[in-house]
Amino acid sequence: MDATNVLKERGLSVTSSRLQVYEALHGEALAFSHADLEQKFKRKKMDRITLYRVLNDFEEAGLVHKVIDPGGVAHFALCKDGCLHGHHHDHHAHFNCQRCHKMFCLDTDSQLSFKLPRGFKIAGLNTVIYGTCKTCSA
Amino acid sequence: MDATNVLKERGLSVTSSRLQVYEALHGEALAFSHADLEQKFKRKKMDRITLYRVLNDFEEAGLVHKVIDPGGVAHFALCKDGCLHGHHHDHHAHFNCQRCHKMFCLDTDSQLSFKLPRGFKIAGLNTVIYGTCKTCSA
DNA sequence: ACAAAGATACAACATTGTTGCGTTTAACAA
DNA sequence: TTGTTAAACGCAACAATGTTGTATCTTTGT
Repeated sequence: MDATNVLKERGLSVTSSRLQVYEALHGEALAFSHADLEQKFKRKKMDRITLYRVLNDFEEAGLVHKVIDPGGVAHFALCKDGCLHGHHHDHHAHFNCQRCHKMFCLDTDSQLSFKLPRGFKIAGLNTVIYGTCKTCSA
Repeated sequence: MDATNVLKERGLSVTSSRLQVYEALHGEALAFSHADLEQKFKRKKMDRITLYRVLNDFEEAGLVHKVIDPGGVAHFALCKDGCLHGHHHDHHAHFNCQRCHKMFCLDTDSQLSFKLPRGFKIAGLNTVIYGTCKTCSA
């Protein structure tokens, strides 16, 4: 499906900013920070605040998921198709390289098992494994 | 062991700021943000930058561990005794309440199992489960 | 008690993220 | 296609979090 229809399907109006951001994230195995994305857009016109709002809108629409790196910075990646129907079930882990600072989505079957104390209700999960990636370890 | 000796054992010089921060964290099941701690110290004199540096020093010394909430804010809690001997093995999960914003250390046997791609080397882990805590769910 | 090393406090700054508001653009219906 | 309305954009201003440099003060070890 093309970007325009993906946006429409989520009830998002189709604007050039949103198309640009979608295209930037599409097909990537990495989650990008605001700084990363601003860098990507440096030749085109892309307002910093607009970028924040586009990413927030995308997250609320279930189009992207947000993951926080150990430095407290948000990174965004497109959700897999499975998230298309309303609720995030993106509980996959992420790997953040301490050397190149890339944030990898671990699509493999990483899974968390835990005992939550009685009365605690889970809404979601943020898991970041940090270390050195393949390239930086070599 | 008293605070003074804990600091000495880690090779940290004993200062009033460090003792204050240690006492503030001691015996707590919650991880506190800088803002939380500044609030605790509002009657005493505690410089904001000094607090940052004390917490950084504590973390490097393996005395506390840091966990990032979904908003990107760092929270700190004392490590269990097991961490005393040089390397963090604080891979326990944390629970962040979306309503009262408290960060709970889940000392229970929460555990992560995942397959890391070949060549990736793990150094540590940041896991935050978010939702509503017992008090806020009632 | 003294010298050296380390910690503190202040200012200045960097980065990340939010809010308000006037202007522009997209959606939809006539 | 055009006009109306609602939404998105872009700018300015601001807030929170965190870092760096440096002079002063405190701790440590002799």
